Amino acid sequence: MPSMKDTITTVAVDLFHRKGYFATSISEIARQCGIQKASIYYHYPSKENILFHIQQVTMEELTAYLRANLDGRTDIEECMGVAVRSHVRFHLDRQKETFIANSELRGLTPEHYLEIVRQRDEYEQIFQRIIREGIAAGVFTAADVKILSYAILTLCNGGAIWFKPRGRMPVDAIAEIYENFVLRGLKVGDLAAAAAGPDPQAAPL
Amino acid sequence: MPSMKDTITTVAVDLFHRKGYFATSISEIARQCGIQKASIYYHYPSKENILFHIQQVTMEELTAYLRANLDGRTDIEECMGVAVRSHVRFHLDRQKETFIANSELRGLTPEHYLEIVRQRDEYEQIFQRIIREGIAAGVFTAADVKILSYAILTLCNGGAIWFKPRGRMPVDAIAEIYENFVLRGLKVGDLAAAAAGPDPQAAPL
DNA sequence: GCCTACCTACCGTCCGGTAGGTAGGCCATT
DNA sequence: AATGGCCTACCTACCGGACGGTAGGTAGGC
Repeated sequence: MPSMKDTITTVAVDLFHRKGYFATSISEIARQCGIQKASIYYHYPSKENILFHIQQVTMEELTAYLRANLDGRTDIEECMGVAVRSHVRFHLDRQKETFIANSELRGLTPEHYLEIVRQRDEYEQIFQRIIREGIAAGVFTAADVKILSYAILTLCNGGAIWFKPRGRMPVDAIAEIYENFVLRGLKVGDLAAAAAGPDPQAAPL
Repeated sequence: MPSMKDTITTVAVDLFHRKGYFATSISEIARQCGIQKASIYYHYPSKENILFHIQQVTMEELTAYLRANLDGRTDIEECMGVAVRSHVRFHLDRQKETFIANSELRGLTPEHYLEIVRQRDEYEQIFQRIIREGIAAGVFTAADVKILSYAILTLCNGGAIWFKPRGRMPVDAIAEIYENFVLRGLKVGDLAAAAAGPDPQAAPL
């Protein structure tokens, strides 16, 4: 049986995801937990702290999951494939939490905001390292590393927006589509020359 | 000189973008316009209506911009390239509005919500048509059309989140990166077979 | 006897929205 | 040219209600 604090967190995740942080009231969270509003403050010091707690735990677990999946691998392409699949799978499995962690940053205090941004940077840097190594090894097409990393991550986050757990697509099928799309987009090959149309070689700018 | 209604709209766009719809109050909009709160209601019937107006105008102009750019073109690859560039450019030029149109749907009344979703569907269908034709013509790799369109659009929306108008990258450079990435991700080629690394076909695990 | 996990009752603040008033420009009639 | 009336674009003052949060109390288990 889950503790009341866990129940509060679960209910808050659901409401923040469905209605947004600012549109969700403490009273409503309490009501869905079957307790009074004041009792929330026994478990959490403030509304903002519930939000922060959700985001922090989510970011920690997201990063840990990626690290565990990458552990021991060295092949660059394999790393990127694993990273994309790991990212997509986590975002589909933990749809509500990741959505909150991506879109409700504005509800945080300045200090907590900085902390979450720091954790996110750390996570992004794992992807950037893989891209950088891939370009250095001549496996990936040269382009701005940060922009590529943002592109890949936003792309995969997208899944969490429209994905319906009971829909026609299983999680792994989606992860595979994204993996293929990303790897094809990154890898060097003579496709680029034909793709750019009028101007022959897309300069790395 | 802009009318007061235009000023209100501009201020609202800025605040909704910076703080979010629910975290923005009518009083604050009024203050930044240099008028009293009640005067807002001379120009708009409700707070929600300001949000709806912003979203509707944005979606209309976004679609019109895409249609104008595609006008007369028939080559499929070219169409997709143009569509991506058009989408990215609009999202970077009208960063605040598109961000609001993408993330503040929950502030709308049910009727207005349906209306915006309808407009968005219409826009997405333009991309889906290009993808479908590309697959039929054997130019693009076969995959789920809806998922591909969502992937492309989310990917390009991403730019509007981190893009800074005064940053080091000009709009067209970003648009080109995205265009190349998308086209390389879509096009057929023998890369896919080689991409999976050790095991020939990435098992869905 | 004390700590945990709740409760009831209440606080001040701010919210979206409304009622009703008014200054000043425009316009038709005399 | 002067008058009267109406419309535009604001204003002040206020409403009920919901908000996040607090004070203080209490039942029951260790």
